[in-house]
Amino acid sequence: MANIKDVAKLAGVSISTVSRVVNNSASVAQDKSDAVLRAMRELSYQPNTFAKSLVSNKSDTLGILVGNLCESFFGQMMQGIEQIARQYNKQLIISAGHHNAAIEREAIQALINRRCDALILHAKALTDYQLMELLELQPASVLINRHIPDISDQCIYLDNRHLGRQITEYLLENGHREIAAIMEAGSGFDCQERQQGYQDALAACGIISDPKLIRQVPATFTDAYKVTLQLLDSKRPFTAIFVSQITMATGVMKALRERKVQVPGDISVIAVGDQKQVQYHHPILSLGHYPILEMATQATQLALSLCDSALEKPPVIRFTSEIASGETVSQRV
Amino acid sequence: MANIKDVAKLAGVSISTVSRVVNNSASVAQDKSDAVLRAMRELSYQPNTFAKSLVSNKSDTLGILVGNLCESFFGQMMQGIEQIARQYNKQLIISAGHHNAAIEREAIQALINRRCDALILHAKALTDYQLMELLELQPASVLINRHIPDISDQCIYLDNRHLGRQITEYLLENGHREIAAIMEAGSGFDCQERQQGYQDALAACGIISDPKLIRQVPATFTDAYKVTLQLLDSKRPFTAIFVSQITMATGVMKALRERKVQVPGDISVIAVGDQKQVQYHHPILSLGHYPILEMATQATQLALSLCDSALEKPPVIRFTSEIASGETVSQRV
DNA sequence: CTGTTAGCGCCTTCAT
DNA sequence: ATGAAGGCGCTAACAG
Repeated sequence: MANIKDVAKLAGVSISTVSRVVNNSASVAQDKSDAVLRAMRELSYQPNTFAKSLVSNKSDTLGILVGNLCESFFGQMMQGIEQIARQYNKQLIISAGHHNAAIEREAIQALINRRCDALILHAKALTDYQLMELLELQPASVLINRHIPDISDQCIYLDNRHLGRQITEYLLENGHREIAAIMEAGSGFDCQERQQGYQDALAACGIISDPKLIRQVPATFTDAYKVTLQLLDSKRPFTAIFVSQITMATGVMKALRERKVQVPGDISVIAVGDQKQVQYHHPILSLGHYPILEMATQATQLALSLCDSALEKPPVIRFTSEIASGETVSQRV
Repeated sequence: MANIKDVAKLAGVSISTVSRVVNNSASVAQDKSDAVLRAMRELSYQPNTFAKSLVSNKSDTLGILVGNLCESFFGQMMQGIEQIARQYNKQLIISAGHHNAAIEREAIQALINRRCDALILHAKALTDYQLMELLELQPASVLINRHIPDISDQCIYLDNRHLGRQITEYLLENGHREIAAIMEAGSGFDCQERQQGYQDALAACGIISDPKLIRQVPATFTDAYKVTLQLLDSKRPFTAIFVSQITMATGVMKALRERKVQVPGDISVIAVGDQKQVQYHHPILSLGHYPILEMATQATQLALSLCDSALEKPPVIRFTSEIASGETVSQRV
């Protein structure tokens, strides 16, 4: 691969002149500029990114951490990031944290070490403190889907408590009073907050939440399936289920189908998740829509503004979820 | 950030010695080594990857091109790559080609320019010739899901014709004789080949394929939905549908549901796709399973062996699809 | 075993 | 407007 020296020689100018026309960093005489351009083309010259980065200490690169590369949620997130990154000519270095603290830490460190211009992180396992410590090394970082009060302006997140309340209110508005909740266990604060919102809404309606109707299980299809059967077997009646995560919701649906429970005729179901993810499902799940794609584009814009002061900080959008009415919630008669 | 010089100074040795202990590239006296290690820790020294790459002309990086970052198919592919890459401590630089030739070309060029150690590419829009031309710049590249005869040993792909035949034979074995085919239009050779396989199988059974039963439409839910309705409205009877792609299959299912056609009672449905993608669907689609995840791990291993001669070239696995029997195909009585 | 030195390819003053 | 020279941080001979 030709380097700047080769170009300079072929064009009959100095290295500096080549650098100037490549980067457009200073005016160069027309004829020399032409000669350089010609030489570049001839040698199909491509500046060496390493050398460039070594000098500038930047890399035109965004470091991304997601939970994994194959879940639809993270797919949406990456797509949102890619949309913006393309506009700014940034490459994406993407790692997966697998919801494991050690892996997350290592990945973030590697990203920092590569001098990514900015970081966009979905870290679930690391503690607030650990994250903050890491971020000191690269202040141009934004956390997505997580809120750490001390670095609030680097966080793009959704109010999970509000989300929980919203979903529950929707059910209440539809006349449901006995609402079961199947929540993801051990997933940090997210679901605790959603559950909190659920209880807020019930309380506001003068309903005392019944512990028998609240179940916490790992976020898997099978666990959700089983717990739903248990719920049906318990004597406690209910007319609706609030599921905190979408994969779980499919397990719930399976259990209901097996027991010949009509949805939404007998029992209504609503879950948290991304609308695009369920558009081809049958029946189409009603959702508290989680706007992860929009959050990701927002996060990217924020990250970009953090590493390039020329860029304007995007207006802080308060993300709120919206109910995406599908086919699984009906009016209680 | 501390550099090698700082460490050397603090440890009271030369930078070469530091380099030696960092890279374990030559033996160093115990005491000096200890001193260096201590200094490194103290300064939390991280070698500058750019400088390193500038010298070595390698980057510990794999360049990936996928169609987009959010489709399940590509998610599986990325996950397979990541699994292997992690083992070899390679970071992933991931771009999306959006099935557009210009974007694909640009992305590949950027990846090459970044001196990725190897490339794993899912390029759909570029021509064979264009691809081969690009790959001359980086011979450690592998093409996934595509076969270019001239560089056959850099290609990991599935025999689509065989896949088409296999699926059709499965239907034939189940007693179906009138089999409709809804194929993705304009997607390069993939579906032409699948369709070819479909016709092979019919021919082998002495059945003349009826053009009225073969439809080519864009690979969308809606197009598949519409064409299914048309098919039902046409006078031509049939007992099974072969769908060349999974999103289309969901559209097909919707149309059948609307028309109260029992699946598989009245009509059987089978599609091409990844098994994991449909495991939570209802009913679970029968599939000609496309083992993209395994193909991706294989491709990664191949790519790695291409850029590091110390690594053994993985045995060439001929990928073949398998029928994943779901709930949408039944014996024709 | 260890230190010195010459680049890797590029950008950026600093003179001219 | 242009060229020379120093340096970004590191590795790899080469001497000792």
